Amino acid sequence: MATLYSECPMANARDIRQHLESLVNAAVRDAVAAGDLPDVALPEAPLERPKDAANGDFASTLPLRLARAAMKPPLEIARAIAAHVPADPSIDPPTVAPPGFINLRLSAAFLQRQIEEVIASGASYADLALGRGKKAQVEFVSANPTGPLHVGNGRGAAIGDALASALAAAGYDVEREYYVNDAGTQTDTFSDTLYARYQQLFGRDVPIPADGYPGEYMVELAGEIKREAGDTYLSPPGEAAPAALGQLGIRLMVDRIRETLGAFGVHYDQWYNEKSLYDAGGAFQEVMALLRERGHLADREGATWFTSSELGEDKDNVVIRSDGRPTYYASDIAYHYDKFVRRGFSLVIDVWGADHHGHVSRLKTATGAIGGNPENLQVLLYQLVVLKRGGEVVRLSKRGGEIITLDELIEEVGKDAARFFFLLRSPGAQMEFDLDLAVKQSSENPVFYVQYAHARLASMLERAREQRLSAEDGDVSRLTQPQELALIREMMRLSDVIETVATTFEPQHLPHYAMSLATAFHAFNDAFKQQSDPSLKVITEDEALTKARLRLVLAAKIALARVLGIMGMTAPDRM
RNA sequence: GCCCCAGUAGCUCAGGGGAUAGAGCGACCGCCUCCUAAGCGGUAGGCCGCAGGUUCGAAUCCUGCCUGGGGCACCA
Repeated sequence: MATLYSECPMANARDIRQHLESLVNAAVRDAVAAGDLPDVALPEAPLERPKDAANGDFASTLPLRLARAAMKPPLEIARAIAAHVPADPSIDPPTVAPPGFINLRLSAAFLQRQIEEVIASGASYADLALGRGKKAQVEFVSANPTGPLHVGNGRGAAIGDALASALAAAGYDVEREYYVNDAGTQTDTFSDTLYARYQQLFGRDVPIPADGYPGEYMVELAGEIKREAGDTYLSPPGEAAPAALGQLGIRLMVDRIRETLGAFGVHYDQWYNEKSLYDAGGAFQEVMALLRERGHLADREGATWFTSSELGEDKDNVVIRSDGRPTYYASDIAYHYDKFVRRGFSLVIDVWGADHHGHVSRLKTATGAIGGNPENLQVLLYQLVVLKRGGEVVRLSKRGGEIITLDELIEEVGKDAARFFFLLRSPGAQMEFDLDLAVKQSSENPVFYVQYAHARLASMLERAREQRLSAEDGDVSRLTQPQELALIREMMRLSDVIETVATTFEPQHLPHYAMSLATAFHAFNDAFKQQSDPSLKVITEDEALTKARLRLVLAAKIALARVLGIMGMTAPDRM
């Protein structure tokens, strides 16, 4: 089979664009040399992917950009360049279209060869070397362990985990991290609330703190501790809560969060405790000394300030309160010092809820001040989720009345559907999560559409196995139907999608791509099964054609499974 | 007051200088003697928030305004 394609050396989806650009550039040089085109400076004109497949696979807008300088109508320039594009096995002869596009269409031979590329790559299909093994860290969710995760945290989990997977596919050495806020004021409030609930179980009439956590889960947590440890944590009436109780409560909450995320399919490499920043030899002391040394700290009004206004911020910010306790901001500076300087990540992504927006700029400024490169810190903000139930909008709040936990969501709609929906929207857009709709779990749910395509691909291969048909020696040059070639084109886009996600940090391209890949498959499948001509079925009487199609089916399954995997979804063989 | 995000089909949202602006859902019309119809084909539905500007070309970039959300703590 190798000889069949030996005339097609650039047969690789990854660098076809570059190859085609070089063809166009060569054509321009030849056109100039032949006197068909004036010798003017060339503007940047990367090849585009036409929206409409009728316009080919790639298009150059060079003639449009060249028109003014060359003082010629763009269409004329397009013809001149197109005429000089050298013959190449990867493309059909170029065409031109008004007002001045040069359209390039990949050849059937090139497309067919992609099937072999996909199968040869297998599970690593569409992997890129963009990251070149550089260390990247994605920190996400990192919700305070003062309550169960809610639906909004689920959005952060889906985004962060998919982003981490996409970066790994793009060649980064990726670590997933959860930052456990176990040292701040909210932790104290949590402890006080827990102790109040705990005492209530022993008949003491104590209220929970005014700014405490009123949720029922705190009562359950106290009950759990009482069952396990009895009155071990009970101090004499009126005395403060024993520190050990708060620590135990936090530990139990973190366990619960870890379980929830596990059920969501998210697994971390590292659970990083804020507290450890303050250990002997921890990052906090070191970074404060560094800031002091560099003249970024000022003591006034009894507090210690980071003089960020000197570095372009609107104002200075307190890092150590007048009572001696560090602020959250101080923790975060130390934490990012640890990420960049101590651990040496060259790309750090923080996935935060949009309510942390005000914190972004000053953290970047601080990152620069402590020896990190702010450009390598990407803070990805996602808008909070607006829940809708029964047409009614429900705001998410850990302190408010109604909480929909992530556990409940997973229970009701499944982790695959939940993840898909969360990824579907760009992080910056407020999204509406219609619980009634999601709970339906009907065909309206696009996640089934994508997974069903995978199940169908699997069942075709299964059917072929039953009939002792192997895809091993299929000759893909038999595949010339438009639906077959369209499916290959769609498979080829995956590396582009991964590159886009890994460079723009916009995971919504993943589910959108998955849907169009599934659509291309369904069109392929249906085209053949609906027709009366049995030779058009995937599994036909023509054994050679059948084997060729099975090869395509195998490749399509690999591509679809890959994108599902990056999204953290399962790729079912049966539904 | 200042900063950030959003405003695109009835609904939820993609697209973010190029060719007739897309998808899903909803509506309407077709398609299973079946390799899963959880599917496919088709129709209807848009001054891309408003007004200027830049450009050969603007939903996309710039300016201003309107609307919704978020932020501007010795909270996190």
